[in-house]
Amino acid sequence: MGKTNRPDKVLAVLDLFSETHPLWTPEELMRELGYTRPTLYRYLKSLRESGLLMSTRGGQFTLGPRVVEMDYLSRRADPLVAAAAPHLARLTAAYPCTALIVRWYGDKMLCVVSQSSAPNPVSSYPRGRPMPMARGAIARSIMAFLPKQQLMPLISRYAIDLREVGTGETPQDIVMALKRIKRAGVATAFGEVTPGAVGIAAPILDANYPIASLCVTIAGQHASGESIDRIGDEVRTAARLIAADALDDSK
Amino acid sequence: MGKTNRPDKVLAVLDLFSETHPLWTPEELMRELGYTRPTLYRYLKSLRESGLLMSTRGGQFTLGPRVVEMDYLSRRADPLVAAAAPHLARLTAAYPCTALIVRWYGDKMLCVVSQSSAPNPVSSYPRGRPMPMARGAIARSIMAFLPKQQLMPLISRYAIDLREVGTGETPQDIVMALKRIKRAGVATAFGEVTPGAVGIAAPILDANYPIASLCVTIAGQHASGESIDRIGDEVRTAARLIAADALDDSK
DNA sequence: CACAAAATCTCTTATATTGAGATTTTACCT
DNA sequence: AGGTAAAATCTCAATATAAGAGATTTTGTG
Repeated sequence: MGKTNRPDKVLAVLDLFSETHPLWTPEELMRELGYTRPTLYRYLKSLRESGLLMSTRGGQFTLGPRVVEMDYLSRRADPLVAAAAPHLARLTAAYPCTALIVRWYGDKMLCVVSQSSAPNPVSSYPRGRPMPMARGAIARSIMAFLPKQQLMPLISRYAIDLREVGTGETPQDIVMALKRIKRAGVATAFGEVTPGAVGIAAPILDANYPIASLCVTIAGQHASGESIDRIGDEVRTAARLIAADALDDSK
Repeated sequence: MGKTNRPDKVLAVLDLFSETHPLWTPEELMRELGYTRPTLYRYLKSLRESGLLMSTRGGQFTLGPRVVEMDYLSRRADPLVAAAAPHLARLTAAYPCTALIVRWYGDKMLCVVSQSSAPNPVSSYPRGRPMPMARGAIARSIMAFLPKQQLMPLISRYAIDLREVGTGETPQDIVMALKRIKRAGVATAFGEVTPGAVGIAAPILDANYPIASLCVTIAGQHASGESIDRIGDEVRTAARLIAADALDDSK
């Protein structure tokens, strides 16, 4: 339990690079990770040679070219990205909105592709942006289709968020609310992730299991109750088509 | 020489994932890398737990969510990307073109950000796309500003490409041609990377050393000799401004 | 060109890694 | 569901590999 093998210690270096701290000096890394000097430099050598890290002038380290390249490969290999593209184009042409696909990875949700037509998008959802696990239409559209075994731990883990956005007070309430969403096939949220933005999301199912979600985000003032219903229908249909397309033969 | 430590063997797994082979089964990996079964599974466990790989239904492996997330971080932390954005917007507004920034990593060149305004872009240059090392305006705009010590090995390495695109027959010819480009501050290429596309590129210099290139790509029929000159001036100027902006204090 | 800081090297001790085969778990098919 | 084949994980002794202290080289800078 908590075995400490070397590759994991090398990879642990990568985990330190974050939005607020994208540049690290070897000294800082030594202090933060508790590695000795020669050890750290050995690790950095491996990571630099693989291209995952690079050093800047000034002796600091940042994420390297391999990261950029691998994301490109990952994007091109993702059948969901390919299948979704025309639907995102169609939806953004029809409404002043942002349309995006968010993949569900069990312990995190990330946008994998997005397109926008609103002149000043209410919010930006570029590829790679982490999304909240229990807030917003995307999260609920996925949770609604999870098997109970996976759902319950999530509910207790994010109880605070779920209560705050009004999904329900008790676990039972929440399960009931998610059942309704499952029946409807779409989830809607008003300003839960971004104030003023309405989110309308439908899950993308692989053998009845939610692997991702298609979401349309639109400014509150552009969205009447009726138009939300209409967009909801379109989103649900598009999500089905994307699933059929992406998961057909290529798996 | 060629020392074989474990982290490198773990990271070697990542190198197999390519555009033509983005999915691997454990069996294939074992055969390709020559690792034994338990060893490979131990490596895969590390890589999956770190999120660099994920397994699909069907027991195959692909690049995982961490790749997507790290690219997002890398993009947001890149001062060049931030500094370039307004200039790419301006250039694409002024001409029906694709404007892009390509970073130079010593042994490879990758697009790090691009924007397009042409209705049917002659070619696509998304982030992460590898660019040829010795063809096209981008390559030459960078080579022209490399110190001789780094330039000469490149010239002999890519002699065939350089001759084919008419940069020069002998190393001396090539050095002369690059000297002219250095004096002009811009490089131009006609259909070298993409048939029918004109590329106009200027280096982005950090302390006189080329770290990237700004390129405008435009369809051949939209580009007269005169407009190419005008665009060249704009590109050169924009590249200087981007360099000043990006490399000021944030280094 | 000299100085200080940063990065790398050397060598021994201690430790993590390896791989064959057994064992458990998972996935699939009727 | 239930049984079977395939896939993934575990065990343990032998062995190769990594860690660390301190010396040494390299790099960057005035």
